[in-house]
Amino acid sequence: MPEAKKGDPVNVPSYPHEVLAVVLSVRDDALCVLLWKRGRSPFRHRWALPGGGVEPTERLREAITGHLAAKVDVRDVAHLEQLATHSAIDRDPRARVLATAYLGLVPSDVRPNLPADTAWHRVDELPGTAFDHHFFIEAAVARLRAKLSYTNIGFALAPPEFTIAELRDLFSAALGYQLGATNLTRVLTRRDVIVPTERTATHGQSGGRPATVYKFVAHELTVTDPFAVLRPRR
Amino acid sequence: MPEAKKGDPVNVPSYPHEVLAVVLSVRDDALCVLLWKRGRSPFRHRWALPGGGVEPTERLREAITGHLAAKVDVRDVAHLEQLATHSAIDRDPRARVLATAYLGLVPSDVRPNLPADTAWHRVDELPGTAFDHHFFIEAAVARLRAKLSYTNIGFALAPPEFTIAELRDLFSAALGYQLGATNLTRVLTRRDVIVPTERTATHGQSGGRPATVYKFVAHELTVTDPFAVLRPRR
DNA sequence: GAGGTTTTCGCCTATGAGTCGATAACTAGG
DNA sequence: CCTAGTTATCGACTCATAGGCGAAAACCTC
Repeated sequence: MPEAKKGDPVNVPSYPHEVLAVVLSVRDDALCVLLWKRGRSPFRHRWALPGGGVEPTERLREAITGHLAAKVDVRDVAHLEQLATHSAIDRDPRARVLATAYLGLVPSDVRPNLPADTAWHRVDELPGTAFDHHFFIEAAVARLRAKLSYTNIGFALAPPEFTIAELRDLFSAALGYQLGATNLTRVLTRRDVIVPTERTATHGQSGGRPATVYKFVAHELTVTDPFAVLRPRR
Repeated sequence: MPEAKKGDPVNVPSYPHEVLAVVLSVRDDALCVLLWKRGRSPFRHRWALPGGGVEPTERLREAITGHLAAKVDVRDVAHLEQLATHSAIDRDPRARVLATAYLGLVPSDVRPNLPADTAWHRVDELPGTAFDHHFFIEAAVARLRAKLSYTNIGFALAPPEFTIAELRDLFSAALGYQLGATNLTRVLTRRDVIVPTERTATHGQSGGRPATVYKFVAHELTVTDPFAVLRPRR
């Protein structure tokens, strides 16, 4: 029997496949998602996630990176991870299109020049969205909020350097509820997620003691190990 | 401008798309994955995940359920969730095929009649696998182990009723390390994941006090809420 | 230098994980 | 029937980490 080679039939059906990105960022003390107003039917004038097709030479991640380049500078996206693949038959009224969505995060200090049809929308005041995009957005927000608890994913939302007050506001906006600065500092420093620098800052303040400037230790995703509750017996 | 309708062009490239399942279960006190031995090139005689194509009328979940029916009884799969979609250009040497994998769990008491080319393999002694299937398996095992900590996902690995000793062995096998019965009981009962029944059992025992029979409260996935470390300020 | 403002630190509490030994509840053998 | 052996279960303890609050520190402006 001959060895299989390139060009041999694979015998599984093909479908159009698109990639989408749920790009989240904190703007004006609120968690926001980057949306794009469709100019054409279907869902004309409805807000949609950025995305598009996958070229034969691209992997999914490369494809979504390419599509995002038209909206935000690619270097602005500090974190990108796959979310889910949707396959409902009629999610696109024209034809069956499978969609794989990614979660992207942009630090709060970067202010990309957005095209005219593109804007940030608060996730707690979402407009009606095209297709099944709101499902992806909900999943992305849930994923981000969960990971803020047990990973260092905050690095992708925060500026390179920040004060604790700024970080508290950032996390509060992202999580959707207020939290205390004392505990936030303690939890994140004990886990070696953030470290103080030598410097202090006075920007947002009207008098008062200058705040220590902190930074994230790592800029790649790391999981805080013992979020495992059932530990080995010693 | 006319409204878009069925049959209008969508203008994104198509690719063959397959679904795969990483079916995990505890067999003989070890976490195992269901694999079948390929009879044809490519990767002839290598072990592979069950799966196949997606029919035009099927969603991904339905497709993998259908493919699994040939290997294990569908009712045996107590939990099924999407894992990830892989898109490496040459993951199949014949042509570009996208693959979406699911994590499936089978309770330890069900013993499906497996076809001749199909068998359970301990995840800690995996044979070489076909394609990129080992990546999916690693991801599945990591996901299961994480979720054992902060969800009730154990219901999908356990028999309908069990003693604490049996559950301890089950969890120990799934997690890959020993844990204590006392603490396991307390954690799971406090979270209302398991409850004692009225009955007691003596099966595996050689004398001694009969063990209380427990059962899982729910058979759908629920997340133990405050696995969130950063809580709202009160 | 005094008063106002904001950060930061130390000490307290609360909660849930994890350990260990004592006791309960059975079986089997004399 | 009593005793030794075996296993499950419970209660009391330790430990790690989250969370809160007020006092002190460290700046500003007047």
